[in-house]
Amino acid sequence: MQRTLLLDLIRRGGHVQAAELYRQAKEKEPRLSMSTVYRNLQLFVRLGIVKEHHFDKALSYYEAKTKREHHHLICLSCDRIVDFEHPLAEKIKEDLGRQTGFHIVGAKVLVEGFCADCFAGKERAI
Amino acid sequence: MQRTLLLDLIRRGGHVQAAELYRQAKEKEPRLSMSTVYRNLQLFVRLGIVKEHHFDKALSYYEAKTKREHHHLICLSCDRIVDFEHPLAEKIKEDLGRQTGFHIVGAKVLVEGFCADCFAGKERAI
DNA sequence: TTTTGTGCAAAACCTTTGCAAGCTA
DNA sequence: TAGCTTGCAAAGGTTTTGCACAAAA
Repeated sequence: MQRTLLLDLIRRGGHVQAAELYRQAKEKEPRLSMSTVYRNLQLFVRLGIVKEHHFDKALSYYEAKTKREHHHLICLSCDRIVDFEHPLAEKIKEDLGRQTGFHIVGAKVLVEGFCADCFAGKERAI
Repeated sequence: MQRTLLLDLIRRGGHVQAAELYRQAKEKEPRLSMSTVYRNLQLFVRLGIVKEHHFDKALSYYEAKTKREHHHLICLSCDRIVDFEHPLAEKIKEDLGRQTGFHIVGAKVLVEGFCADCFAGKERAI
């Protein structure tokens, strides 16, 4: 079944785009089609076992749901994504709920920068 | 000139999508085309006078650049967007830079929830 | 005249959907 | 048989691009 393969790959993969997931899965299941990838991604998200992110791009990234809420640090040069937890994110949510009257559901913190490798390369390039 | 009209509308508009900006601008300039909208949006972003956001969707939103860095609270029901500033966002950036070796450029905090109006409606709907 | 801005149509890109075929129970 | 799951092709929505024309410098 394609579905279990796809979920396995997401669980191994970290934060993966549909096209990359398709590429990986197609190595094992050459008859796989893109619609199967998207249909199963929709299903996983609906079931709550996979989270969809956008990381401030038009593209969608998919990540297996983890026990603990976490946020993301992305390298603007190589797109490497690092997960992190930070207690202050919770504090921001509380403060905002109080100040705005919103019923807060969640927060996504996206920190952007250059990883050490890319930053070294970047300095040389200047 | 279409360009100045577009920039004016963005400055008035808050956080606007390309399609909505097109709709608004077309009222005043009926011959306006979508390519002009996108081309000028690209230009504004390249010049740094407009910021592009995605708010965890595939769509792009455009916002005139403000003096102070701020973040966004979005209503998951009506898409209303509220700007906010929070000192802790700065703290998170500092901590992460130290812990990860990344050269941090910025952070985008997106808080999601239901505004008071929608939450009231939501409760009734249950 | 040279440069810049624009409209139109087509293309590109990512994602969704209809339908028929295949698989599983 | 009935119900999932899939592949294929087509369509959808957003954004970009080529080209020719118009406007401005």
